[in-house]
Amino acid sequence: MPELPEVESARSVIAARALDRTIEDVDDRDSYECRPHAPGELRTALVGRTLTEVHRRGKLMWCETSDDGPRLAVHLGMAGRVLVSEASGESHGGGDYHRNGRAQGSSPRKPEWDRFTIVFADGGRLRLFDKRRLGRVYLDPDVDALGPDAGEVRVGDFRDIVGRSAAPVKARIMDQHALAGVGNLLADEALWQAAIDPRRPASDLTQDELTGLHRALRSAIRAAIRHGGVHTGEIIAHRTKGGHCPRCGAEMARATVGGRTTWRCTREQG
DNA sequence: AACAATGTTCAGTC
DNA sequence: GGACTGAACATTGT
Repeated sequence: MPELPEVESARSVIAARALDRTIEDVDDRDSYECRPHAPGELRTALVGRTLTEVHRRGKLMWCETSDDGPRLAVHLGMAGRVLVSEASGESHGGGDYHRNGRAQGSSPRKPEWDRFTIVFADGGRLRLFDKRRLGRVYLDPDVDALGPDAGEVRVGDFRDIVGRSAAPVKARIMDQHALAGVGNLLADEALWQAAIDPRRPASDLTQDELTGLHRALRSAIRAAIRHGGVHTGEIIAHRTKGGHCPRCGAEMARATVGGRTTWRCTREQG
């Protein structure tokens, strides 16, 4: 997915363009994307209302709805994008999380990749466009199951939360119950920026290292939001066999940490 | 054709 | 209860 920065971009598009428009119709027929709801349930819950506010915590975003309606949760999964269009057909949002925006040779946009659509009375639409189909739209999310947002957590809380666990530090910062919003690429980027071995037990880190990791993470999140996504991180292009650390030139090494492919600089990160 | 992929979740095990 | 592994989920791209 889209990680925290991509979700924040999607949230801001909704905030700017999708609020206060009357919902005329909803296509919720994709029963996997709309799990656990049956087809028609989301439609019934939403038609006639408006989205009044949009919020985000980590990678989860949700909208408040008018007339005391339910909260509409949207999770982008591995490849989801939110697109909001105007009555004119002009479209906003998106972002291609694969291929650095390069054009792919085949099928840039199949209609069936629109997994969920809200049709506004003015003719515009809000669509969840999701090639991988691991995104999700559902009602009344359990927001409190998530830890504090990784972009907003204060350094003291961050040190407490991360330093408390004996899990590898990368697994710990990616645990959405502990800290919300950090995905695989953001974790590799922040750990590389902070020069910390992702395999080290989080509880072995010094207070200074935790402070440095907190700073690196916030900086990586801000940079990614500014530049259009986590794939713009400085280390991301070097996460490949034969890759070298752009800071010291040492080889990058691949491992599995917390069940995810992990790349680190062999000199600066162990 | 096999494998990896920026996501979550759940079962089994130590 | 924690933490790890592996699988599953659905699909695309290499």
